[in-house]
This record gives sequence, C-alpha cells and structure tokens, in this order.
Amino acid sequence: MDQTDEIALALEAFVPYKLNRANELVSRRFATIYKDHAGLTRPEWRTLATLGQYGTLTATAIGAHSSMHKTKVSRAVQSLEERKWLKRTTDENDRRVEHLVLTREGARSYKKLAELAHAFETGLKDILGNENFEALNRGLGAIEERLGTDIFL
Amino acid sequence: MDQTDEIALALEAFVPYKLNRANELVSRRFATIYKDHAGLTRPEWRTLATLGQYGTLTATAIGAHSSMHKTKVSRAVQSLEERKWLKRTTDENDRRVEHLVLTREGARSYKKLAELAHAFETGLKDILGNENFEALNRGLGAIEERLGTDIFL
DNA sequence: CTAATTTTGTTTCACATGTAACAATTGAAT
DNA sequence: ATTCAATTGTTACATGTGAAACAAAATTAG
Repeated sequence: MDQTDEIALALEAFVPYKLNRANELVSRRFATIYKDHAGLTRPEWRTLATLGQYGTLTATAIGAHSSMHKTKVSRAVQSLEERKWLKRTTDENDRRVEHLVLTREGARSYKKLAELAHAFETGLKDILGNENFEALNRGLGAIEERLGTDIFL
Repeated sequence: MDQTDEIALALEAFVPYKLNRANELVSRRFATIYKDHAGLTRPEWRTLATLGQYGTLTATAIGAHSSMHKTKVSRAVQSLEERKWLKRTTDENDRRVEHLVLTREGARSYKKLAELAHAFETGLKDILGNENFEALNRGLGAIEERLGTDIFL
C-alpha cells in the first residue's frame, strides 16, 4: 500500500474542527440571549459578566479574567459607560488606571442575564445528557489546564 | 438567604465560555500550521481540506461540508485559484454551477498539511491524555449530534 | 534629578466577516 | 410562451477585529 495516497483528513472527525464547530453552534445560540434581551455584543456581555462577578476591576483586569484583547475591553467599557451600566473612577495613586464598577442599573441587567445564562447552561445539559455534558466539561477543563498558560492574549 | 443576591455567574466555570476559550486556544495553535507552512487563511485551509477529502465539489457543497458561509467559500476559492491550487470547470448542464478540483500542486500541499494536521491532533491527544481527549471528543460529538441540525449556516 | 523603559488605556489602520443586494441562469406556474 | 420564483455564486457595504502606533503617567537606571 502506497502510504502517500492514504494521507487524507476527515474534517468531520478532526478534533480542532469539531471544537470550532461546536463552539459556533453553542455560541450562536447563547448570543441571542444577550443580544435579544439586552442588545449587547459579546465583548460587552463579557465585560458586564466579569464586573458582575468580581465587582470593581480595571480594564486590564477585565481582559485578564475574560480573555479579551484590551481593545475589545476598551470599546466595551466605552459602550457600557454610555448606557450608564458602569462607572469609571480614576485611581488617585496611579492616574493611568481607572476602576470600573457596575451601576445599579448595570447590576440589575447583569443579574437578569446571569439567570438566563444559568438557564441556558442547564438547558444545554438537558439536551446533551449529563454524561455527555460532563465529558465535555472535563475535556474543556483539560484544554484550559494544559494550554491555557500560554499568555497569548 | 436572599436569593436575588446569590444569582451570579462564574465565567471560568460556564460551559459556553469554556468552550469558546478552549476553541481559541486550540484554534490559534493550529492556525500557525496552515499560516506558517502555506500562508493560508482559515477559510482557504478549510476549502483545501474539503476538496482534498471529497475530490470534486461545487462551492455550495464545500460550504455545506465545511460549515462555511458562501462568501467565505467564494473568496477562498478565488484565492486558491490564483495560487493555481484548484481549477474551476463550469457545469455543462447548469451553467450557474462550477465544479472545483485541486490541481496537482494543490493536492500536494493538501497532503502535506493533512499530515501536519494529523500530527497536531496526535500532539493534542498526548498533551491532554487519552482519557481527557476522548471525553472531549465525546462531548463535542454530542453537541454536533444534538445541535448540528440547525441549518443556520 | 534626568533619561530611558514600562504600563495603562485609546486610537488608527488594514483586514476579515456576514447581510443584503445583485447578475446570471434555471425551474415552475399557468 | 411568458412571467415569477428559486438557485448559484459574486460584490458592496457596514461592522468587528487585532496589530501597531500612540499619549499619559509611573517606574527604573544611572
């Protein structure tokens, strides 16, 4: 058998492709939640979610926690500020730094979306079945654990 | 306990986020392969891979197999044609349709990249460990199975 | 103290993307 | 037969993106 002719690739079975495809399928569905319910883009949603989870943070810290490029964070913060969902406060000791906090309205929206997010995740678990969901969770955790240390972002 | 205050979301543990993050980590690494070795974009790589796997296809069929938007396919085909990695032939019965095939050079590049792709996947399996890799594979398969029927693309 | 370097966040630029409009062709309706 | 609808692929437009340049401030080196 001529090995050269046998080297081909079944895209549907290729894990990086499957991962990409699965992400698109889930991501698209989830996006409708923060888009339809709050008119947010993904960077905006992530910024909201990170501030909702951690309280007061700087833009850099938001980027670190949410794995977002600093330009994305910058733009999302701008947009959320215009909506009055967050407030900036310049640090007194280091005037380059701005501390960001959700306003009451921002926090309210966050809670609403966080509920929907939980419901979405539960729904996903139902659709996939517990075993599959846990398998997925384990696999994704392993990737984060083994590859996530590349600073890269 | 006031339930309202307890509704928050741990982003790092939220599966849609983990999926997105894992995809980025893997995707970025894999992209260096087709970028560095062949100067291809992702749509171009996918088009090459789909034609390499299936032989002759129309643009629409490539989109269906690789889950790519038709404009992506259109541009990728254009680019690969300029490189002389594929050839177009207008269908005689239906002159809207073009049949696309890899040239010899295109096929050679495909084989090289397919080898590297396999090696990449093997490396990923090594890094994650067999158990984690199979868990991931199972989870991703379940998503495709349960959500992949949404035509959506 | 002064100059060079680093850090934080914004802006500019070039490019990739999807939606929608489009031209060309084919098929369906009547 | 002739119009109307559907399909295939391309193009135009508006938007989102990251790399790189940037301004402002802080830190380090000497």
